[in-house]
Amino acid sequence: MGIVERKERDREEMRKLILSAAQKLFLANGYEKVSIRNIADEIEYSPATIYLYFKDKNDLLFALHQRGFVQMVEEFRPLLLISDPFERLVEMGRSYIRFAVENPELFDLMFIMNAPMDTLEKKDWVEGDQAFGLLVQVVQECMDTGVFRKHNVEATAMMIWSAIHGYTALFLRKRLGMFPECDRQTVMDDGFTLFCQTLRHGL
Amino acid sequence: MGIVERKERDREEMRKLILSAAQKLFLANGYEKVSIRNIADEIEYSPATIYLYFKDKNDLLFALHQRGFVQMVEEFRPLLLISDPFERLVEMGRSYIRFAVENPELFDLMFIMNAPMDTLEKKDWVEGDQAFGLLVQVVQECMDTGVFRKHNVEATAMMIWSAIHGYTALFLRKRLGMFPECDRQTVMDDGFTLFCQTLRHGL
DNA sequence: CAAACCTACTGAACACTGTTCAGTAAAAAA
DNA sequence: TTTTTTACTGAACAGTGTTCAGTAGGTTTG
Repeated sequence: MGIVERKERDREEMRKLILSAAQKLFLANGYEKVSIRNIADEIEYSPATIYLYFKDKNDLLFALHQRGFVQMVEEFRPLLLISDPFERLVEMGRSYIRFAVENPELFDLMFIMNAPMDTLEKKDWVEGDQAFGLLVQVVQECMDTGVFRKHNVEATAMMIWSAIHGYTALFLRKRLGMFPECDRQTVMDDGFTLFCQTLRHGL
Repeated sequence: MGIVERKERDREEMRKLILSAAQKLFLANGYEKVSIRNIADEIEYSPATIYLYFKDKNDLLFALHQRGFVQMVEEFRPLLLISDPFERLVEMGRSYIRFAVENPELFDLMFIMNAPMDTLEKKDWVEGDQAFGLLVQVVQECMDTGVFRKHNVEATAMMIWSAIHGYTALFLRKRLGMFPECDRQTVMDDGFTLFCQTLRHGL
């Protein structure tokens, strides 16, 4: 009796169809300018149909948010091969910033927007945990190999994440108006380099 | 002929009335849940009236955003009396975080939300420039007195701002789910302390 | 003082939004 | 073949930001 299995497959495919259409529209026009009706039009179904596959708009956004993490982990995977832990840490930071610049809408959804986190609320944030785990691990190695002094690992990881995230958050939300437009990305890169130096020798 | 002056005063007062009502509602319910109609109801005028005083909703949000900066500068003023530049820098950072935690909605509007920056676009961001200027100044003093090595001042100031901003941005947008709720603020404070140490001696 | 003008304001509308639900046609099970 | 289940939709609801013709009342002019 393969019917229920086929139905399940169909259902999963419909979810993917919706998500792909949504992603396409979101990345093209920004999250604020895409409505459920737009997505429905794109896949040539009624708006109500989308609600058979997603609880509400936030649920849909959360699914895209998860996709974003899959993509990000994919891009980070090669970095895990770098043997020197500090060098690996630096490259992870650089990739974080690059990911934000190259996929601004997706990054926004993953780390800045409120919407996807509202669906979570109580439950815990598996993707976040995993990604943060990667960072904690590399920081731990830096301490083990004597690159960093021994501190609370999680607090240290948190400090590094925040420092790097700060650039991206200010950049994406247009708070770098004090720098000429053309310089903004350079400012971020230079700032990051300076931060890496500071980690090793202080300011 | 004081009539035109009185009209001007009336007009200014109406703007204040609208802004105060808006601020009250926004701080109570969050920006996403307050509509122009809600604000109009609060001041017992028609919604259309608000458009005689503000171009659109973003314009109104931008006015509140400016108010936020006035309030923030007010809270920062006493810190400028601290003579030791590094100590002053540390206290400024601590105040930034405190301001974010104590006025989450306002801080969000000032440093995270898209809406108020959309009205700016071309023009430059005076409030941001000023606030950043304060930071640049204290960093410069830290370099002059030999607390920091000499680097590009603006890049250094930017690095420090980003590092501190990162905590607030992740905290306010609920990306600290990997820590138990009760610890989140401690994590921020400990992280900040660690960052200050790192600035002086490296990690 | 009366007539003209101007200004502040409003009701109603427009084109949207997310979301729900009764109803329908087709597929699956009996 | 009949019954049941499933997938889908049109239409509606209650809300949003925004615009605009129309009006009442204060201000200026003849």
